[in-house]
Amino acid sequence: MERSTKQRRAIREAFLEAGRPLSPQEVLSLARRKVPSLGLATVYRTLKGLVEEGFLTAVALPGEPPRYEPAGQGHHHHFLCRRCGRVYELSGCGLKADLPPGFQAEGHEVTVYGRCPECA
Amino acid sequence: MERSTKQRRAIREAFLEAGRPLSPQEVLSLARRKVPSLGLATVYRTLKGLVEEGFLTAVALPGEPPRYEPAGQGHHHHFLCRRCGRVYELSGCGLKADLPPGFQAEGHEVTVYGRCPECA
DNA sequence: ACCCCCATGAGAACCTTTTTTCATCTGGGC
DNA sequence: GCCCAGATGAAAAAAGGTTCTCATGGGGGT
Repeated sequence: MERSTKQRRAIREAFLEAGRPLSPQEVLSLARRKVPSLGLATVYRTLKGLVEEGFLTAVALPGEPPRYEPAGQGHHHHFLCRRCGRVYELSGCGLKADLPPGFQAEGHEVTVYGRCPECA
Repeated sequence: MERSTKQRRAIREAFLEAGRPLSPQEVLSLARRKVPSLGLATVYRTLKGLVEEGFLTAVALPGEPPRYEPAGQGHHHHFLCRRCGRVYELSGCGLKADLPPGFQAEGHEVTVYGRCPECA
């Protein structure tokens, strides 16, 4: 993953233009607008490379395939639209964890479910 | 899923004795202590039946296979031990969601990661 | 502009989880 | 105790998602 190819550029731009976490399939659909011949294998290879070089991070959601989002955005959570399946980023964190004795917290994830503005 | 078989009883008891959400594999291991011949297919069939009859509910966690827990426990969240992979239930909910305009929340899930008392 | 090596695309292969198949077993009504 | 529909176990198959294979294409250094 070193050369600057049109595929790789299209994938990078897909994230910048979408402004929300994307699944590999979503990346494929969006990037194909610019590179119609794009293959799924290239998407996976490129996502892996972009994570390794620190441009993206993986986002795991309950019962969902992974999404990817630009790295370095600080602590935040996610919103999953139950109708269209799109994921959005929520700023901030209103969580106040209260653990039983003996448990040590190292991190947490919050997923809010509902309808996004387009599906409401 | 109507008869009371020793397999079904063993699976039900596994949940009552474990006191925490279990994955299908964990159910298999625990219930085999009482019914060593138990097969994985029976675990899946029985879990499905127990969910339908309202004894269990499925618990989805980010990047993890589903767990199952006794139903009707009210709103709560989960703790996933990063070392042993066991899931525990956390009582209460310290979340204060703050959504952007246009988003409608219907529910949420919180997963706390860390070390359980046995692995700390 | 040339050329080498990395990147790509298509499909096969893979991995993990879950479901199905089917012959055999068994709970429970009679 | 008999009997049969429902339950079981083992193995195969299915379902999703991800990675690999390999012949071809195309960056980018020279």
